Amino acid sequence: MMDDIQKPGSPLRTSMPLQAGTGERIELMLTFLKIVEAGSLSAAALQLGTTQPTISRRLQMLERSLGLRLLQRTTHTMRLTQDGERCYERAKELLAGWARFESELKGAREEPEGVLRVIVPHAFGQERLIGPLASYLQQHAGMSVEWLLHDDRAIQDYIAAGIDCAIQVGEVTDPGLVALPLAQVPRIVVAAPSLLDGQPIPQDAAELAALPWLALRTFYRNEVQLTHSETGRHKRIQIRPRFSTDSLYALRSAALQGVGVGIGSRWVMTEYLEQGQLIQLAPKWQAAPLPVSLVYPYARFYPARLRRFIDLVRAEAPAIFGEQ
Amino acid sequence: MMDDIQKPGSPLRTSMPLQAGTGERIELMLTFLKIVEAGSLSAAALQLGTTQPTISRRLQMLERSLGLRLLQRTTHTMRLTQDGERCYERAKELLAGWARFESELKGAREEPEGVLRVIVPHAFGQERLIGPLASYLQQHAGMSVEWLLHDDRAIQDYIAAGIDCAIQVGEVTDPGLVALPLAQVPRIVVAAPSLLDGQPIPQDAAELAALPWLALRTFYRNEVQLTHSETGRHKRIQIRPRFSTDSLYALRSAALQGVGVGIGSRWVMTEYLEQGQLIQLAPKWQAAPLPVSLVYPYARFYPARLRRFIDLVRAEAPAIFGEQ
DNA sequence: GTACTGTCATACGCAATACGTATAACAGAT
DNA sequence: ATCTGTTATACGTATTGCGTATGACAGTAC
Repeated sequence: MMDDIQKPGSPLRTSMPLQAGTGERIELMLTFLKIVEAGSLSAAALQLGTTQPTISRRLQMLERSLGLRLLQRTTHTMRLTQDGERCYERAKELLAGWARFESELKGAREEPEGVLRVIVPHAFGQERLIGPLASYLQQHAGMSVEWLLHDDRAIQDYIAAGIDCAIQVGEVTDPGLVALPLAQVPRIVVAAPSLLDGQPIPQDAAELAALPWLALRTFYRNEVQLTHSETGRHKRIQIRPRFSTDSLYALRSAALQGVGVGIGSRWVMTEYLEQGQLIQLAPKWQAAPLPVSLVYPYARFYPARLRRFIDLVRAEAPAIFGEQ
Repeated sequence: MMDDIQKPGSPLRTSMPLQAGTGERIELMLTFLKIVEAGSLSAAALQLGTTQPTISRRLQMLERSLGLRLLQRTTHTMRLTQDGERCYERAKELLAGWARFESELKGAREEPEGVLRVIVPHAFGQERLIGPLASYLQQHAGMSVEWLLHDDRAIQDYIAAGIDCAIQVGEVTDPGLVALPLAQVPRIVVAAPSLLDGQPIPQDAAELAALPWLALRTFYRNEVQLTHSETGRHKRIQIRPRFSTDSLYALRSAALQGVGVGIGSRWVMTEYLEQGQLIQLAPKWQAAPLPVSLVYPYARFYPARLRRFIDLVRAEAPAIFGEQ
């Protein structure tokens, strides 16, 4: 069996097959300890909830693997050999270390510690998601967070670089990712009053084509699609942007300066609409709302640090995104 | 699978089946270390002399057993997670300890150390086997020997009490023992000249019956059997011993004192025969030679300390027992 | 653009392992 | 003598873990 490990023509094999007949060494050793402490093979079997033949075989497996006689046994009695005594003491230490190792690593699932790395769009990362972030850090003293603000969409590369998760605005199409929907963010068409130069506010989508435009390149570039909120009619408008950016805030600033018409999330525009610095154009026409998702790579297991963050953001999403 | 461990009606099971699907944890861990050090699953497979799918599965097994993601991997790249880094460092220490443990215990096979316990009859233990014993101690500085002289034959009890081996004179019938024949020790009938009181030396076995006898109870008590060295005829003689002992030396002493006729190993009598203090009676008639064996309990594995002793005694037996 | 090479994951067939049940042998107590 | 407790081993069965084959993905060269 072990003699067959090295097949002709193959490289020298240095790893042992899992089914090498040596059994699961840790479990064999634990069995040996229990035998010694219970005082007999039968008693050990009872305490371990298995059968005496199993225990007998395991002991033999261990002895064979170590090449030692650990217990001298007759049908009547059992007695530790000298080698058995030495093995017992060493095994106790070693298995204690092993138990610590496993509980520490498995414990790492339960109480998060380490660094959580999150990518967030500027629009949410500057203010609105700081609330849940603060809660998370409060609840998990052992955690620290790398909070990375980016507006591009190549999240796949960031995941490979150790990013745990991201907030993504827009559709998630990568099959390797899990997307947890958090919100649908409404968008409106806005411009500064000065851009209209005293003319009436356009009410129809067709009137918008003649105006200068700003592009939020992540979501629209040369064309915008609007839907009538009552009739459901669609309207597609070709635009030539005078200004293009991937930052929602920059778009808003350009609009405030009267550079052009822009489409952006309603919540970003609200206070300027109220102050009259911006006007909503064609108020019956709206761009499709943007989905906001918490995304992370598909995997079978997630460390505690990520699971806790996910749970928190999901719980607080309605409060963050609810009123637009 | 793991959910089936606790059968209805059986005691709570606290040991894990060897085929629990967690694999051989030590080997899994070693595989993980090799993956990290080789830099990829394929490279590790090559170095370990196995295949990439095997390595992939093993890594998954380990991750499942620990409940952690250790390596973030795509079809293109592989990267240690934080948990993976922690696991790597801890696993290195733990596996080093394990390797030391195994080599120490297995090493116990190779260079004997500890105590060898031997039972020897007085006849051999006082002088003749001291030679090999001295050689043994010389060759193995780490050994000490308990050299126990006993003449009874209940060796089975001594084995259970930690005795490694014994020199046994006479037939070995216990099936639990291994008997290595060392010699056949010739025996002769002797008496002191004073016992004959000037009468001629008996030449025939039948003449011996009228004489007073000594019994070496281990080998004869109330009856002796003699064989004619030329004709091969057997003769059985009923005796009533005036003196009975289990010590060959005591028998010799009593014979020297003229107490009676005794049968004993020729080599013990030789110098007194030469000095005329003892006479061989019925020189054509002899008792059956006694087999001398090195006996030890049947087992699959023998510690180095015993194996080395066995090898030594066997090698030196012709010199010890050759000239009788 | 295609072809090639390297990466990891998974399905499949098969050999080997380890289990519990049943049985035998031995030893001590009554 | 019988009974009870001990350990070892044979047998049938379910499960594991292997290598081979394949698929998907990614990077490089032409």
